[in-house]
Amino acid sequence: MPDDASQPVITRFAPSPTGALHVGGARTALYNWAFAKGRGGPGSRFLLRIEDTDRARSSDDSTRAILRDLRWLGLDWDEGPVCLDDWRSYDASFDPDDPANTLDPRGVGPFYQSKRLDLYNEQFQKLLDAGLAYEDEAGGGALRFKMPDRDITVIDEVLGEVTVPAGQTEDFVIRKGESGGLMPTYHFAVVVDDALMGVTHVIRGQEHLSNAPKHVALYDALGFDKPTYAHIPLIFNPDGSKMSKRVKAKVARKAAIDAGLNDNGLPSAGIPNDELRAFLSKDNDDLTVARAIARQLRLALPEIDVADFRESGYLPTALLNYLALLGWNPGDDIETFDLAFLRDKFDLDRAGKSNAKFDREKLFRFNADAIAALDPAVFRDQLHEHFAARHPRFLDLMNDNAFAAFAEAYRPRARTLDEPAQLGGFFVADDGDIAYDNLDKNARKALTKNDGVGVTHLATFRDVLDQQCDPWTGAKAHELLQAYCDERGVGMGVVAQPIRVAVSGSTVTPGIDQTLDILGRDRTLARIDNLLAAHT
RNA sequence: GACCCCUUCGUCUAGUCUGGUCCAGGACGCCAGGUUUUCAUCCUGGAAACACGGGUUCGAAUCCCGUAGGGGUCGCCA
Repeated sequence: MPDDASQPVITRFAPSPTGALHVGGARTALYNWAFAKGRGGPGSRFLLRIEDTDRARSSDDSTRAILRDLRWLGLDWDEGPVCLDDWRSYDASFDPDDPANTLDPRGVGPFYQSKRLDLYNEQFQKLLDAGLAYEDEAGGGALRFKMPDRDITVIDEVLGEVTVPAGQTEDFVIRKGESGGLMPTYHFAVVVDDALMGVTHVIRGQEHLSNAPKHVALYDALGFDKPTYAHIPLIFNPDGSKMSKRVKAKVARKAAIDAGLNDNGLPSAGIPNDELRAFLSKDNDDLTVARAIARQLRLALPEIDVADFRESGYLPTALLNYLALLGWNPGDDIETFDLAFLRDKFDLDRAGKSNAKFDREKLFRFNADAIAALDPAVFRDQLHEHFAARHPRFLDLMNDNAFAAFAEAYRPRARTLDEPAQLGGFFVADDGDIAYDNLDKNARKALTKNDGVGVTHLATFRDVLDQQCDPWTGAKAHELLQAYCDERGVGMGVVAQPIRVAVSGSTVTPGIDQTLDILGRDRTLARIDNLLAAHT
């Protein structure tokens, strides 16, 4: 924490562009963002640095995806690759190599480590001159740092002082051979960059705690001021396993084996049999294969990366809200909040120390609440965008009014932007595809109880709808239903439930008025006729 | 294996620094009831935890020691 609120706080998020932005990384970025924005005085900044010293595994695609996902979440940064307004702008046309795509008001860039070699060389030379680094016997230009023979204490804002005994940390590589030349290793580059960029607080995952003594020793050897550290707990799956891409592979593999998907490959997805076999026999965790299997089996892979959650229909505000609570809380019973609240309240002294398990059910609740709280028009537009990408059939079959009614029907019911597609699949089914011969218990009961009076009413009410519901609106249909039931002294459910069964094949639908509104006259009557025909 | 970190309901956590107000509070989930023409929403209620063992103290979830369990690091990955 800054000693007084007028001190600038400079934090950073420094991902390696070797894959997508993971939820754990997103939370780290979030805390760093909030701490700099909320706790720092004038001159504070949150910066983004791309740690691409692993030339073989780094890619521009990953860089773009990480920037895109950070922006989708609503995080912005003061220095680094340019921070664009619209997350969608980080597409293939975005060139990380273009100097114009840089945000560097203080002139502390570049923000890609692969472009900072001169800076590192200067520091290597300092160590060499001081006799604190030496070349490896194996040669090739690799350099090792000579660990000092003393206890090293890391001052950590959440864990306290952590001391590692002398001799416990071995000399380590600070310059490595890479395709295309020599590169600093992570340990060296992170120290040099944080120092040169003036980073005051390093908030990062606890997996780095054991590395911190190396970094502290480097700061001392290089003569730089050390930052304040804050190592935050890790996030795991509910079963305690790591939240890695491996779990996606695991789920896909199991499903494929259960489905007997092993002899034909997945030619339609361009996956030859030997690749499928290799994947199934755990030779690799190739995500391309995992995704192909998921598509083939219509299987949902577990969400791990921020992009996964976006594609599954989570709102950024809900994801962020949930993530913020994994390892931090405001100290009162407030659990629902936005970025501005987090920025104002976040502090390191309320950060937790123990690892957390990612609870899908709780995230569902945050997301469902966030969706329900959305303005109807906003939700409709978001659902429209999601469906355009994932479920275009709904847009093909529904006009704007029907889609708006559909969105409003599911706004209080959906936990994700994707769920209306499952829950409301019957709206876009072919009329003939509603399976009346395979009804669940409740649906059967609605048709058969009291000697099938429900079906009798349905037959009668069908004609009422046909003759009197003009123009066709859900409200009008509902009014007619109400009058019909009142006249005969029967409960609404007696007639409404058979209608639900007729139009959807189940008793679970939005309100009758909304349902008939969305479905429209022709399809409603056709489905009722189909049920009547099937039931006699 | 060595070193380091952690340990409150199934899960996320408040409370621990400044021992008594805690027979431990909130949230998700679960169970029961109510509202609703179904579902969802919403409302009410309920079950559910201080890892274990010693010690200090009039008094310990809170302080000390030990044990157990979990996690991390020990890469020319980051």
